[in-house]
Amino acid sequence: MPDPEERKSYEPKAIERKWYDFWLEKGLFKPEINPSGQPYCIVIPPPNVTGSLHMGHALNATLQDVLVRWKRMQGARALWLPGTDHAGIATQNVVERELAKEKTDRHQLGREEFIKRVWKWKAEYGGRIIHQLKMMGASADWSRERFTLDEGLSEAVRTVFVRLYEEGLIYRSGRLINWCPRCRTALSDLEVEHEEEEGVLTYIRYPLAGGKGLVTVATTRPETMLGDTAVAVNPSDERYKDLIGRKLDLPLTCRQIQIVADPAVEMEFGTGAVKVTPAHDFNDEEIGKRQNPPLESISVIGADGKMTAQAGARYAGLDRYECRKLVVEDLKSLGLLEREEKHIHSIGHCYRCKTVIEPLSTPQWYVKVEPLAREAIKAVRQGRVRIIPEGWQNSYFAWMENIKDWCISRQIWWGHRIPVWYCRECGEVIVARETPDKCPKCGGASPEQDPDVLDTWFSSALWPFSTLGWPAETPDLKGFYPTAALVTAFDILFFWVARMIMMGLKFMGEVPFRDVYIHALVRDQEGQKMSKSKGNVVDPLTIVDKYGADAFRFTLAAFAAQGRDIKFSEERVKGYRHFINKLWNAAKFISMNTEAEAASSAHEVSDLPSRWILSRLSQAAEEINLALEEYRFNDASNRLYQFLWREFCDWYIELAKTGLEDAGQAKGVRWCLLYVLETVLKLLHPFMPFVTEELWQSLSPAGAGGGSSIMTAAYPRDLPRYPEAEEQMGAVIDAISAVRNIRGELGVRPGAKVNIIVNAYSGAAVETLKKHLPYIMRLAGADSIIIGTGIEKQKPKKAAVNVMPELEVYVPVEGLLDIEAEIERLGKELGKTDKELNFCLRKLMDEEFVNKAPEAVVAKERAKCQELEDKKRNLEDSINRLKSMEVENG
RNA sequence: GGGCGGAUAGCUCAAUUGGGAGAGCGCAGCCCUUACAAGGCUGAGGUCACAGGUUCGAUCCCUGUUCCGCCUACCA
Repeated sequence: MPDPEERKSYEPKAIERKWYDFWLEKGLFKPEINPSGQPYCIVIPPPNVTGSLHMGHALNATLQDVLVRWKRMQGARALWLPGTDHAGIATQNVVERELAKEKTDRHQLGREEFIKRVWKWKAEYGGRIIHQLKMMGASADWSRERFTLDEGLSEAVRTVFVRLYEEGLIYRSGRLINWCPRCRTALSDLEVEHEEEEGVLTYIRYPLAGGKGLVTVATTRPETMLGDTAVAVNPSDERYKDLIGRKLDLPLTCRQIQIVADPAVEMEFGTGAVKVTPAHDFNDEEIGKRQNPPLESISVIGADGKMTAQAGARYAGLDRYECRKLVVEDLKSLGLLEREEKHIHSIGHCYRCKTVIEPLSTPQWYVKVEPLAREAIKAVRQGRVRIIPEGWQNSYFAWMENIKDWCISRQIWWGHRIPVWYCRECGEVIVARETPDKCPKCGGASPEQDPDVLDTWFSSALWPFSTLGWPAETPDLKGFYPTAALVTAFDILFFWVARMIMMGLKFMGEVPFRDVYIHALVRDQEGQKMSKSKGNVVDPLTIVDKYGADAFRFTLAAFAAQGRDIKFSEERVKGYRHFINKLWNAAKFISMNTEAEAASSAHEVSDLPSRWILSRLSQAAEEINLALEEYRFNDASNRLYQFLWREFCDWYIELAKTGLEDAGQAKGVRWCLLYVLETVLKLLHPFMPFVTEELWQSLSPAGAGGGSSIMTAAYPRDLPRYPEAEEQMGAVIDAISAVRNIRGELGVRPGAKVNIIVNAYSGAAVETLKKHLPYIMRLAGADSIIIGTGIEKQKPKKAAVNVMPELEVYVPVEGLLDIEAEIERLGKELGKTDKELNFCLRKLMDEEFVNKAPEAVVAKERAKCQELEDKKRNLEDSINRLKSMEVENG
């Protein structure tokens, strides 16, 4: 056990690893250590296997760990269930990039080999983020770690798919979907990121067939004209009314298209006539469907983003953007390009690779979400799931109420293979949990499995119950579902949280978690989102390395105010490292001054400072618990900071130095020092697990550690209060502060002793102060002190004065006092007091205020007025005295 | 286009239900007072974005304006 006395400052590196291993070895992260406690479970938002820890993970993990450590100490059967997500597209991209370096690709490798290769990659690098979470001190139960492609979870996925299919909630359709030409896969609406960009609106002339005249249409995508099958106008548009039904010669092709009417066409936009390309635009697809007969759909862009044969020989094979240029040039040379103008519009991009999305028509699987969403909305409305902070509820409802069907099939290889087979003989669609060996309809041999895999979010939607063992009815499932809280950032509220609620309700008949705590996004100092491309990423592990995990965690918690993003600043971490160092040194002082047995048992303390600090501790503990209950992590950490540094170190330890010299009190003070330290360590532990364990263990073997861990100590709550001690200490602190203030203002050297005269306004205060003279003398730096009430006559002439609500303090500073300066200082003080007093008086003279304001407020105002009047009189008094002396001297 | 959030000390941010605003860092002054200079004591610094309204009273509630974020939507 390292002895803190030997080290001047806290060195995190030396101990973090040691204690983490200790906890693991003792199995303290397992819920079984509190077998009879209330269940408390948090499932981790599974980070991508491809990922490495970023600030968002660090914040997310810290908050979860704070909660779970806190609950565990409260005796809960606490389980933080960790795991990772297979992240279909992202992981496949990573491995494909590797293959590219080897001058090969997945098609050359073949599906089976490729999958093997990804598993190999996963085995090698997939554990990185987990390792990094451990560096952060995460107390997750690693024995229960899950991966979304585990056998059990895969079974859950298949079970869900089959059941939804059987209920008609999963279906296949060939309508337009968002297609990423680079990833070569379909994407759900959510996976498309819309961004405003400046583009060009191109006006193109379409000549009327067999006659004069033309219709001009405007488009941002000229290349799609090759697939136009109509031009649409608003039926009530007078300009075009007569043209409806007429044919147009579609330029650059030998096709003719019809002018049709559709109410969705805005008359004000462009020319009021819109080209219709049902195969490449969601709106146009709708327009096409509304026509009778429906419009033909001609695909001119393929899955690779290149023009197809249908685009015509001249354009086939060209990239869509090259084709755009060529089409415009060709139109220009035909005199059919009317004009081009700048146009700002939003363009969809693939959320994984940022490639511009192409609407394409391919057969895909969909979940019919509306019936599921209805239940999920209800659950939140009824408060069965609480979203915190509440503001996010609106977004949740808005999204859920307009939800569209969810495209779940992806044309990649890494993921859950869709459990659907097609009979090669009769074309029968077979949806089953297990691979069928023959067609149940015609008996045809070895049906062919659908080549696609499921959206990664499909499996993560099941995470809260699939990780607990579902569909098997395991003890964990029974014991921990529904989980207590979900901690996540808002950016996956729809992707993940909403879908978990839907699936949880559907398959467990119960919400997956009671609380959803939405935390902030971590940004850089300028408020920019951190991203690799911007190069403004701060690596959490670098911070841990520099300042230690505890300081980092505490910083994140202190930053985690609800409803606001975090602008990360390393300066702040530095500040909290100082805080830890303060704790370290306080502990050092205490262990130097206490004995092993001091904290062994409960103790009655009689000295005022001790009773005071115990009472303050009680209050702090209460507030911290309350803050944690309400997910106010920043309030909890600030309170801890305030208590430990300002109250315990600045006041109590300084007072205790006097107490320790008093033979009668020393024992109680020693006990109190240790007890408060121990308690504050416990309060701090969820936030800074390592240093608190280290100190706990090294304190006194009999008192604290004793071989066990602070992790299993009871979290402090319901400690005794001593209101009278708090009040009495108020007077002592006021007296000391008053003297210090004078010393500071007058620049009295800290080493120089002064004489003090305290005029207290009440007998009780006099008594308290007299009883605690040694404390006042020490902390105020006095070598003599006179205390009394109404000691007018003893008021020294040549003295600085400080007037407090319940007492006034005189410090004769012979030789040190610049009378002129002191008069000025007091004058300034008087001015301030006067101003306040006037404000206060005016208020009280206002009849309406006195009549209408609550009595308590008026009374408070009266008392304040009284106080200010006293203060004013005293200040005037002092000034006059100094002035008269000036005359004497002069 | 719709919706949400933010504007408070030089900087980063707080402020349980309307009663003259707090912290950390930074800054200034004095100190190596043996737990801690990663420290101690003291201090300066704010028309709470702008304009109205409700109220005895508004940083807080209402309306509008400006400036920033974000989410969402099929105006080609």
